[in-house]
Amino acid sequence: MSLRHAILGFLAIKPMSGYDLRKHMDASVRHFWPADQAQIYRTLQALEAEGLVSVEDTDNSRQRRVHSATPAGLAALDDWLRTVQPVEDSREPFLIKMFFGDRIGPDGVRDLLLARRVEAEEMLATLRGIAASIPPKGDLGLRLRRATLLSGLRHVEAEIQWINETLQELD
Amino acid sequence: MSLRHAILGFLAIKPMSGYDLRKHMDASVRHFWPADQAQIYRTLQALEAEGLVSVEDTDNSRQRRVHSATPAGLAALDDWLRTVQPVEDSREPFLIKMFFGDRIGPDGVRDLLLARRVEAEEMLATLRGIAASIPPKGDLGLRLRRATLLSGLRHVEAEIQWINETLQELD
DNA sequence: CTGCAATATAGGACTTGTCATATAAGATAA
DNA sequence: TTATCTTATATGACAAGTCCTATATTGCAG
Repeated sequence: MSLRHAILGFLAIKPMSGYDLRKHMDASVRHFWPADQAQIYRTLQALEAEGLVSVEDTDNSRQRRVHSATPAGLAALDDWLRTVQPVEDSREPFLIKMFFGDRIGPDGVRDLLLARRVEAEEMLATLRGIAASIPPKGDLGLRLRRATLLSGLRHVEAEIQWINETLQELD
Repeated sequence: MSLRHAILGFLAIKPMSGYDLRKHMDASVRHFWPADQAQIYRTLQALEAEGLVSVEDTDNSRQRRVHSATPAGLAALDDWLRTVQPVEDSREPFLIKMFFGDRIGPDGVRDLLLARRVEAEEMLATLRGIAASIPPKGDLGLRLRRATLLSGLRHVEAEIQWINETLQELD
């Protein structure tokens, strides 16, 4: 039920088409909420049917549907934002491989860990790059957006630390 | 596609009923792969249909279906274990709330962070408890199972660190 | 002016997982 | 003995998301 609210959040900033939404989400929240194009459009339709979003058709003769959050939509967004929810449980296929790793022996496991470290380090570089481009000061919104990036960063760092720990454990 | 392999992994250790499977998974991999009962039974059916699992009906007149991994099942498991897969992308509803946190102001955001820290600290205590009960040495299998726990631990620690960082940022 | 990339929306088929509920047998405690 | 708990399996309805494909327009480069 988060995509609905992510969409409402973006539309609260400014009205947009589904296409714009996809671009914006891809550029800013993809690392903690990857959004599928088809899913965005379908959610937009549902939101419209519920009266949480209104649509202004045809932006100067182009086939383009600009969506805005209605007052009801903003209220629903803020309610959701304020609601404390239990921590969602994560699914980590990689840990399943580790759990049964004895079947492929220490060398097999080491291969998996090394490959994962490469990916984690790429992610680290990417996130650090983006983080560096955000000014450390600013208003609440900007500082919180920076914080979501930092969260990704901290977790990737933890992942690399754990990989190194586990590699040592393997010897 | 991980539940199938988790199931094969458990059946490779010893033949089990769906019921046992659920119990075992709940006790060992739940923190990185929570498994739904209905899903376990349906996956077992699919696995059986594909010949990756065989079933021995009626264990002494009880209505109980004991499943074993077939040679094909073990081969499929090991193939999967050895396959390097791209890092799965995570979904973090909480970060969406942070991203749009300016709508509920610093106090609203602080409430969310504090509530989350409570949950994270409970998780930390739980994982530490389990980790303490596992001997630090042992064979590869045991050390890897311990490592999956350590992974959870490292990430929860990182989460708490980030929460504290972000709370400071709020002032 | 033609072909190609980008803009823009949408639906079908499918997968994975969730939640609720049904069913039935054996074990145990009041 | 009756009620209840645990063991044990299964299905229906649904939600969320993925992947693929279709369609149409606009703008730009060759």
